Amino acid sequence: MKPTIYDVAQAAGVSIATVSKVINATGRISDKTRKHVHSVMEQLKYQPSMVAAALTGKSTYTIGLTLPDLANPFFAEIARSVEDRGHEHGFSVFICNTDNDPDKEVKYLSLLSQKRVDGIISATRIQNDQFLKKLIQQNIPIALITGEMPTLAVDTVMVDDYLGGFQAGNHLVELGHKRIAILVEDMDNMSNRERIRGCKQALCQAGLDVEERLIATGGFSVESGQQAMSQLFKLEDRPSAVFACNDLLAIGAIRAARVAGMQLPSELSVVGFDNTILATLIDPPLTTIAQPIQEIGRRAVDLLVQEIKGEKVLKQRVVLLPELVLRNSSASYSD
Amino acid sequence: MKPTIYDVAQAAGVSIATVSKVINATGRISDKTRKHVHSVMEQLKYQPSMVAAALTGKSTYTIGLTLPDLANPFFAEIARSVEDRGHEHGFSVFICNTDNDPDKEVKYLSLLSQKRVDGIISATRIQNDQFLKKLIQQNIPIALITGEMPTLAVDTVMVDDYLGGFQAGNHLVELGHKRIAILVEDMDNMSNRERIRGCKQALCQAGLDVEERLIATGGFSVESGQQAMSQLFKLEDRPSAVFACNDLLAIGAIRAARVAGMQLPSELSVVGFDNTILATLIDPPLTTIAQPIQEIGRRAVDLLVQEIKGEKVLKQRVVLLPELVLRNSSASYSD
DNA sequence: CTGAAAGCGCTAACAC
DNA sequence: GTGTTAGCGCTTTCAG
Repeated sequence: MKPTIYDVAQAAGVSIATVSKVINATGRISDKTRKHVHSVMEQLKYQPSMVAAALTGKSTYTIGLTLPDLANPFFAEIARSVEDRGHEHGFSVFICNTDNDPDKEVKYLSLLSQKRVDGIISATRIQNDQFLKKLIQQNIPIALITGEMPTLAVDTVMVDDYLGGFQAGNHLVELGHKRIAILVEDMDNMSNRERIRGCKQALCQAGLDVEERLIATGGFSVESGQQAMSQLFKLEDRPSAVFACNDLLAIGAIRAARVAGMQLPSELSVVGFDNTILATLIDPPLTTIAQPIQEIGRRAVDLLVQEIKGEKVLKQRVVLLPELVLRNSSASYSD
Repeated sequence: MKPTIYDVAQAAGVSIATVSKVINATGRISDKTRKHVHSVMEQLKYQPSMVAAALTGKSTYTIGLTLPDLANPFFAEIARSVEDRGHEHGFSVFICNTDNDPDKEVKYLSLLSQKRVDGIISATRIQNDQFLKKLIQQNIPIALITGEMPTLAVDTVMVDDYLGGFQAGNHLVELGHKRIAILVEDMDNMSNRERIRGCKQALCQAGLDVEERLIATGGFSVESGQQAMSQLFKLEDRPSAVFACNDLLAIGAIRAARVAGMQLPSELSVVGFDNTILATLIDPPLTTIAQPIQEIGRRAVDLLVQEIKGEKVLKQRVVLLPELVLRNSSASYSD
């Protein structure tokens, strides 16, 4: 059995209260006993039980992170940054792959609640009122990453999707494109709708009219992007550029173009969104709208931890600005 | 405050023992009281505290997963499969990014121990005796993924690196290559050494001699692969093929070839290792040695859970076999 | 079938 | 400075 505080107390010839005090550096303990107790703990390889401590009212120093799929590089990078920052604050993080399945989300929530996590960061893209409301009801600190809930007062860190979409559209317009397609993951999703709205706005300002036919729905995969794009190529009047709402879709578009025997970027310009590692790896390197992934994770954790520690009452929505990253998948065009 | 078992007992007009029994479906409880208690729990939105339960001797249903870097797609996929399988068994997983830093590893270990995780899966590639020994001393179930420790009796799930290396080398040999380079991440690492040994063996069998000059050390990044490969291109007698010990390095090699103005795969064949999602995304699609990532995570969790539940005493080393996945980055060659 | 009571390992007053 | 003691929320004998 693991040694307990009693074992340490006995071996050190002091009371458990004293041991507890030296563990937590609380109360007043003479230097001598402190050192002595420390050495005994060392000797016994004593590891204070955080679960017992948590039961006493301390927090568990654990947060939950729900996301659709860790195998998706975007979310993996989010997870990495959340874990990093969490660890800096002394928090461990539970990961939960929800696959955007509302049932799984609810189950994870319940589980996290039973494990008494101190807070939850949700990076799911789904609009799940039920999920969130439960959370809020339980009065457990929560922070949203990626996509706000306009009707809920909850800490949120997000990127300005509208601006990102605008930057993408504007970039394409400036390059001289007239027929610009859009590949979207899922219109149920507010972030995506905003990205599209932004993009459309850029086209409008340029006097281009947006044809709904040029907006295709894919998903969060390369395959779906490829398929959607190849459909678009069947139109009599092919688009010369496409804005894809995530890098995966953008890669699919590139692949569809290749399959159709087109040259990139001369015959098709593509702009992605997210700026995951994939954007740099692909050929041609992908022009994309960069989300400040590190910063998103970091800020979300900071917000959450502040709330956990009760240092903050004001909920807030932090909107970070995206940036256009120029690479080689987009080029000027004239016809 | 969250409702406790007492609240439920009181509201239901029974004792806490009874409530406990219906929660855990233990002992004998009349149908009537069971249903009644359930409805009360519902009413109160009661969530049993797993931390209190854990204190009583039950396990925490939590495992820790240490890995170098979640942002690396290979480890992200590992993490995804571990979490999936863990969740199926009812376990939550703590992620720990160690960056292969021995200090961080030791600290995480201590933390996990204090949080009383039921077991640990380590996917770090470093040979850290200290780390593992501590773990074993503490008698906490552990399973290794990715790289065995020959001198330690610990559950391990790994791929046959030697065979993988052989498959890669053999493939290249069969394509007619004579000058085959190797890009390795790090020679301190047993897995990598085995991959190289396997590859060399294939070359030897074909009567080719392996020039040490053609073996270059990179790291776990595209940049390092690119750099290492471009060094190799400076040789008077360029290699016509390269085996890279991971997909990231392979992508670096591809990029270096592009920068050097070479055609792929006609002027350079490249074979990777891992078969991460990247292999399918890159252009040309990467021929690579596939690790059964899903299966590795799954088996490791199964082993660990068995040990946690005390259903197993025999430690074992499971060696899964890699497979050559043919894509378009390798082609036959003759000079 | 159901309940009383003794812990699990630790913290936090409150005494001494 | 240090020790005593009463919980934290739950599980688990052991009676009834």
